[in-house]
Amino acid sequence: MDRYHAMDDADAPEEGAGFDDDFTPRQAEVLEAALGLLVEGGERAITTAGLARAANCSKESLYKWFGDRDGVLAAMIAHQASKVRVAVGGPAAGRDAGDFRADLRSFGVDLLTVLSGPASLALNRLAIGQASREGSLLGDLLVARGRRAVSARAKALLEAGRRAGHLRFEDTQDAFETLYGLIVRDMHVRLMLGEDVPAANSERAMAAHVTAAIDQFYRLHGADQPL
Amino acid sequence: MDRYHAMDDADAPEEGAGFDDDFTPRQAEVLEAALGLLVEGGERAITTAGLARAANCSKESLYKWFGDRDGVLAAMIAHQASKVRVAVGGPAAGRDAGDFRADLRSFGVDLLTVLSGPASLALNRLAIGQASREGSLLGDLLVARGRRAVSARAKALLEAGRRAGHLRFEDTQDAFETLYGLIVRDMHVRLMLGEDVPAANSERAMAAHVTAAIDQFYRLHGADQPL
DNA sequence: TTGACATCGTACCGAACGGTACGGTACCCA
DNA sequence: TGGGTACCGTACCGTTCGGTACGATGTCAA
Repeated sequence: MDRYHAMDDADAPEEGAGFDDDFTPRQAEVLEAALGLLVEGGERAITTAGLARAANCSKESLYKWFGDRDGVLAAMIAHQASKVRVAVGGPAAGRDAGDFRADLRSFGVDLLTVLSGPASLALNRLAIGQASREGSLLGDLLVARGRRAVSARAKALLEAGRRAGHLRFEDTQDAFETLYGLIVRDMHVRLMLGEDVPAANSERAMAAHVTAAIDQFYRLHGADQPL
Repeated sequence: MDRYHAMDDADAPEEGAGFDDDFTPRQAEVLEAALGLLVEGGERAITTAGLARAANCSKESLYKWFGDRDGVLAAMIAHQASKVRVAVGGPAAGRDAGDFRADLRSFGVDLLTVLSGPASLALNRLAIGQASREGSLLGDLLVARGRRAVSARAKALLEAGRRAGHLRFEDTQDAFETLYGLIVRDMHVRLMLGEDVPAANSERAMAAHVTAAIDQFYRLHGADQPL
């Protein structure tokens, strides 16, 4: 299974630190099987009978553990999001300008790697497909659990850069969103639409694009730029 | 039936009035009703019986016109995309810098207005949801028909700006994607996830954000910027 | 008038799916 | 040893939905 290398939500213990403690190992196995079905065949591929067969469990257990089919979908997102954490780069104290820029590039490549991964794409497609249905909080759940982590790591990085005198900006959130836009552009949507996006295919192409995007970001927020 | 996924857009849109190339007025009516169902209830709301009832037509006619249910979905996208013929603003040679910047802002506001519209969101959700299914070209169709128009208008605008000496860039496509990223950021995905995006809510907030984004774009590609 | 044609409304069918119930089995603890 | 618990596999049920068939209605042209 390709699992994301993830981004650690360094400090956000606020919103209930509910991690995968919520699921027993057996349940986590079932959710992994469900993810496999989702990645391969989309939401319609997750039927209660099909999941039970794929995971070698009984339908009765599915309903006992997750309530109903929607509960399975929500649990999938919660479970996957709980795995999204990664060791943030080193403490990064006293790093020079080149090191910091490399940190930013590393973040960008990680970001694109995650977004273009099949599991991430499948889960985002799932949440988007459910967004139209009333009262489905899958989208909120995905945003809260997954995106929050990325945002936290990025903002910590940006503020570290500002403290170290590498960057200059007023609003951290706004700077992050600018960085996100420069890196991701509309790649995410195109990937979700099933399009082939060259800049997200190879590691090399991704690195090249991210380097250019970081250069652009420095032209907007580098400390050495004229006001 | 195979008459919908004609992706052969030869980019020869000699358009006059809005026309629904491939569909009779009655069929267009039905597709409008289908769009209504889609916007309100998502893909699951489009059932053959439900659509027949909503459009006051018979199921038999649906199958005769569109082949099967997937044909209806494809026809919806083709039909909607055919209405997206954007009136590209006149070349407007001889405009000064302020006018051109206003043109860019106008493009940005139009872009966000379209992307945040309920019909656009519903169709994009539909295409993304179908992207996982094998052999569905809805995504390609949406990209080819809808995005092409936006891209064409933007690139024409950018090149006009370069000719007039307002902008400086090498690759038009790359400049457009940068502009797109600065304006849209990840708003599109968040909107599709059902999140509330303040910057896309009111006309005023949209205009404010677009103005800032255009300013950023000028810092990257304005002709008066230092190299 | 008559007949060809297109469309509507309804009825029908088979398959798939969500959800429930039941018997069988392994494990744990007294 | 025996009872309790958790789980599996399968069978079952009611509903929904895609797709088809058929009779009824309206229109147009000869």
